[in-house]
This record gives sequence, structure tokens and C-alpha cells, in this order.
Amino acid sequence: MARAPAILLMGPTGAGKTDIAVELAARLPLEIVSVDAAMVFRGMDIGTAKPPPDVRARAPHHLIDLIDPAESYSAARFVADAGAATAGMAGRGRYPLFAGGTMLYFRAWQSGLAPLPAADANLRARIEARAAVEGWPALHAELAARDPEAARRIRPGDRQRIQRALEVIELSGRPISEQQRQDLRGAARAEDLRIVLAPADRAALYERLALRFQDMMRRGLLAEAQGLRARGDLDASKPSMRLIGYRQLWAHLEGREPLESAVEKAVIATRQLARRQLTWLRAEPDAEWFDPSERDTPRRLAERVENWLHAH
RNA sequence: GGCCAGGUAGCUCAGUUGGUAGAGCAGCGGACUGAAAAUCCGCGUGUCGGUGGUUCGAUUCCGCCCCUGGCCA
Repeated sequence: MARAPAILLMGPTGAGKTDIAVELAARLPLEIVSVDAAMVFRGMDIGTAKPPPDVRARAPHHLIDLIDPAESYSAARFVADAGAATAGMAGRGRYPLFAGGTMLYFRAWQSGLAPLPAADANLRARIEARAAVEGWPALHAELAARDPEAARRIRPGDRQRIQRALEVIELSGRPISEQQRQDLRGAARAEDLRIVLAPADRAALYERLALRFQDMMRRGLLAEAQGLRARGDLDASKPSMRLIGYRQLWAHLEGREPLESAVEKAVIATRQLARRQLTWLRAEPDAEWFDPSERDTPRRLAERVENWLHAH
């Protein structure tokens, strides 16, 4: 698919990407494309740090509130949705500003995904049922027989990838390793402007993340989680209920965790997320780094974006 | 003040019948192709509270001291 050049604003959670993106899009010909696996869920607003309606009114936002918490999303669907969202922009004289922290989605957008069969919930349930009796190591051994290359790459404890590899063989009749020979890392598009917004002082970011979660609690995150639980059709295995904050509060609502320790664990999980995101960002080719804690960052970043726009 | 139980990794603790110690969590690094805020992998020297004694050798046994908690005054 031919794509218009784009601005990619990447960064760990809590770095301030949303604020910067809104400022830019409010006065430049940009439309924000959210690159966030959590904000796609409707009715999960506080814990996902979703921009509130008044902020969203200041600039066009795409790919927020796409699905119900009972459903699941995927990197492939992100690529398709982002393609649809950006398709009309050139005609409106606009450029896409991708902003978020879901690094797999950024990579999938930049480099594409191998043409593999989509997830199949029934098949996954069957594989999981087998794992419950035989154990994942047995399924890894089966994978070693049917797709030795994939089995070598996937650790015996990595149930999610073992499941996916077996799923792909079942669905397509061909091993996943044979179908993903393309190395996604090298294929980034040169004309895109890649910006990383990440603080140099990690301890300060951690501190902010703790405060931010406490603020979410004050703003009613527990009630939001309670409301989702009251629906009765969600459970802890749903992707939406595995999100940071909701996962720990769900455990508390089920009586498995005192509130105080649930909150503490959520804060820790947020920190760990930020760290994983930073690992991806270090590997991002040709990205320009900005530190949100420096005073003139918003101005310098805006200048950089304007220069890029003039050149396109 | 007396008695009891503790003081070991950033935290919670295990352990050494005397040969200077290891789990979980945290932290740090890494992987990542339709669940990615997911899933997984790797990394463990710390005056074993202080001090004296016994001993070839003490974190371990003994004395004294300090600190914490509980009970009794």
C-alpha cells in the first residue's frame, strides 16, 4: 500500500506525547493517529490515560475507542485501521502524526507484517485446553517437530508464541518461520520523521508515573474497573482486562489482592512497561531524541516538525 | 527495668549440625511478525546489627552492647 510520509512521535508511557501531539496538531496541518493498544477500548478512559473529549476536540484523533472491551485488537488490524485513517488525509492537505507507545504497532506500520492468517479464537481455545493437560513444553516439542526453525527461536516457556506458531501451521498448512523471513527491523521508511520523546532521567519518569496512577485512582479508576466487572461478560483473561491498572484492580475486586498492594503492583507494572518501551526505542533507526523535561523541548520539537512539513 | 522473639541483598525472608550465603519481589539488560499495557529470556559480594572471646577458621557457638516488635512490670 502506498503511504504518505508521516511523522512518528514515539515514547514511553507518561512522557507527555499526547500533550505535545495535540499542541502540534492544533496549529499545523496534522491529524493524530493514536498508536496505542489500550486506547482502542471503549469505556476504558481513566486507566488508559485517554485524552478527554475537550482535548480531542482541539485536534482530529484517530484510532481511539474502536472496540468493546470484550473484543481483542491486533497489530494487523492496527496497520489496516491506520491505512484507512491516513488514506484521505493527503486530499485534505494533512499529514498523519502517529503518536503513542505501542512499539510493535509502529514497527508493523513502518515495515509491514508477513501475510499470515488472522487469529482464530476457537483454535486458540483448543490449543490452550491441550496445554492445560499436556503442558506448554509438550506443545513446544510438537512445534519442534512441525516447525523446527520457529521452535528454535521461541523459548519453551513462551506460551503465547508457541500458540501462535501452532495456530499458523493449522490454519495455513505452512510453518510460520517460512512465512516471516522478512526482517522487519531494516525496512523503516526513510521519508518519515521519527521523533522519540523520552526523559534522560529515568527516576524522574518513574516518580511521575507513580503520581499519575494515584491521580487516576482519585479520578475514579476503581469505579471504572468496577463498572466493567459489573457487566458480567468480562474476565481476567481478556486482553482488555490484562491492561495495567485494570489487571491489578480486577484482582482486588475478585478478592485476591488488598487494594493497597494492587495499586503498588500497578505502579510497578507501569514502570516496567516504560522500560520495555525504552528498549524498543533504543533500537529505532534514525530517530531524533527530545527530552520532555527540558524547557525548550516543545518549541524545538515544533520547529523540527514545521521544517519537515515545509520540505514535503 | 525483666522475659521472649527478631536484626542476613533496595524489600520480604530462607540458610549455614563452624569452612565467609540464596529465593521471591524490586532493579538492570535483552528478545519480540494478528493478545504487545501482551508473552518470554538473562544478570545475585551482601561490613550475615556492633564488639570482645573460643577456634586453624565465626555470619553460625559464648559474653557484653545497640536497635525493632511483643508480653510483664
